[in-house]
Amino acid sequence: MATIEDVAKLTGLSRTTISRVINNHPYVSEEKRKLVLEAMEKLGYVPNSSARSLRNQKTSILALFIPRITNPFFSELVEATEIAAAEHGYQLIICQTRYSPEKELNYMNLLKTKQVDGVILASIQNEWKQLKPFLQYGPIVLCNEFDDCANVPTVRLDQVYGGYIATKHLLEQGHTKIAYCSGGYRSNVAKSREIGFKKALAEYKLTFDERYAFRDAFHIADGKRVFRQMMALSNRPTAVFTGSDEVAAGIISEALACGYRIPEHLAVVGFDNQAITELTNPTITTVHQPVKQMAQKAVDVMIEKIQTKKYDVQEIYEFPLQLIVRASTVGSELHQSEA
Amino acid sequence: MATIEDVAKLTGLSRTTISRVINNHPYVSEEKRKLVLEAMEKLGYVPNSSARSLRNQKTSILALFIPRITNPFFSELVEATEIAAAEHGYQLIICQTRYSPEKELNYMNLLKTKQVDGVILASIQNEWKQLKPFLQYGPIVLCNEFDDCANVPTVRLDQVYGGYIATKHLLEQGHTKIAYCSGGYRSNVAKSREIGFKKALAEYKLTFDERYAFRDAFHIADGKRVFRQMMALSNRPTAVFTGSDEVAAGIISEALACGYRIPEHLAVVGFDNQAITELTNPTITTVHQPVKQMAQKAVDVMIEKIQTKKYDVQEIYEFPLQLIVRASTVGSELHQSEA
DNA sequence: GAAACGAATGAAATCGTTTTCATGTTTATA
DNA sequence: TATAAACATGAAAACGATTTCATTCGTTTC
Repeated sequence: MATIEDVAKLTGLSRTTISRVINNHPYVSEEKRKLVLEAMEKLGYVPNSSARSLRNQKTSILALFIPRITNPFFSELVEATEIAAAEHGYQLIICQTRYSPEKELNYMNLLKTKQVDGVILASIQNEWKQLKPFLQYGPIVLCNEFDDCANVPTVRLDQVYGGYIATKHLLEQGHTKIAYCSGGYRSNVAKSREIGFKKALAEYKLTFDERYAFRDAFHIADGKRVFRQMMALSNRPTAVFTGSDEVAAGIISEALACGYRIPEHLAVVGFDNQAITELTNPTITTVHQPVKQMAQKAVDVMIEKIQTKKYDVQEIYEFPLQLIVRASTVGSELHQSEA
Repeated sequence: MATIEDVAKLTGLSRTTISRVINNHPYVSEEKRKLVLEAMEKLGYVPNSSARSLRNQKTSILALFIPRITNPFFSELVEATEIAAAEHGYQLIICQTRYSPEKELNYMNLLKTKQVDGVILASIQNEWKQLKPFLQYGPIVLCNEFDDCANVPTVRLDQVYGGYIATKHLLEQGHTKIAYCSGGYRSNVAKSREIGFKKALAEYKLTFDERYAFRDAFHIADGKRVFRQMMALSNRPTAVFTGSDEVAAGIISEALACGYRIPEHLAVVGFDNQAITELTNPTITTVHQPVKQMAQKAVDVMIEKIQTKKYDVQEIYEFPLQLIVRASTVGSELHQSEA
């Protein structure tokens, strides 16, 4: 492998001058610049990134923390983040915490060992006080997930509003017995949606019924299970709010398989506006999350923090959520367009 | 940030000894070892990975090339690859080529600049002769996608067989007018499936009808479009082979929306055995691909190549495909179990 | 009791860049 | 025309680790 020294030798110039050419610094004569470029071409020279990283104290790599990538919401987030990072000349390392606090802390060492320039947390498995000490090693940006205690930039969506509009929509259809599904107790995203859910209920003078709450629903299979659990209740709900389209699809699938009709017997609202919402029959009413914009903003903010080196500032960037009404909640009437 | 020098100063020892402790080298007295570990703890010292990479000529990072991660097949591949890499102490950089040869070549420079120790290609956008020169900079392992010209380790599935069993299944149901769907002309995966498709037809003395071929179907929306195109044909097919469950789901969804019945009016077979195959009604007959095993093997082979430094050996590791019969091809009869 | 060996440690070179500082050469300015 | 300013270049230090080679000391071995 050719090094800068080889280029220097071949051209008869110093390493300094070669470096100047590489980095487009001024004060290199046009003649020498040509010479250097030719030599680099001839030797197939390309700068070694480890050496650059060491010298520049910067790797041009970001880490993105997610629980698991096969959740389509996170796939979409990763896709958008990778594209945004690439536009800024950054590479993206994927860290799947698999909902494990230990794995999360372990991946955090990427920041401490300077293997990455910054960490974007799209999910959080530890208390913030466990994570906070890592801030001394580099920037952390929260994206999607959030924590009020965290004194770092946060790009988020108004999940309280999301839970609210979805639930209000069900209430407006005349439902009073509404079940609640979410994925995980730890996530503030889930907690916020629950607050919005309760807020909507309260406006209709209804109280939250714990027997209608299912907080361990992540996948399609969980949706199927939840449906069976709901139907086993003495006072069955007539509608259900879910934290993901996958769970909603699972519920619908199981309901149809059991001979129920959607939304007549059970109205279902999903979350995320994934592709499957248009696939199932009936199609799924859901809440659209502007994932691309969120990811793009998170990367932009991250780059800025890397440059300014001020990591411990709590800035909140919030994007709007939007209810998409489809057939799983409103029967055969005409649906609202998707905007 | 504390460096090894700081630890040396605090303990009154040399950098050499500290390094020995870090790397578990012999010839360090237990007394000094304790001393060093305490000092490292006290200073919060952790080795700088750029410095290590430079000195050791090794980054402990792998790059995984995929077209886009939101394709569930690739999500699954990334998930499994990341887990396998982590088990070996490697990080994973995601490279989405977005079907662009230029982007692919650009990402290839990660190998040349030594930012990664190896590249796993799960999709190929260039001719092998474009890629081959990068072999001098580090190992390339093919995983899922393949190329007969490529003199590198290849972990693959028998796609000819996959196309064959899926098609044969349709033929066995009595179909003679079978349409063919795939994603992309460039992929050898798609080409192989087509060979298997034709082979099955040939066994039944049928010939391939180009009017039944749709080679630009990737997403759900493409499936919907393809269905409409098929129905516009003068001599409509009664069955269709697709290269992905998403496309199959799109076809089924559109068919149902247009008032057709599956499989009575159209039998549909998908590929990948994604979660949606169990969601749609009818459920989708498909071909299961052992993605986890494939990813695991690819990482294992990669690690071995990194160690042995012999990159240009063509070794082929092949995993079996399996037909999963569901309702989209066999009506209401009892289905074969999933094994 | 000298030679040989193994254990424990450190000085300095090395990995491949970038940057600081110094120096020499032009060109512009008063 | 002296002099400041701009341009062009290079030597050497720095980034933070690991490794090679010496060196010292204690223990066997014959």
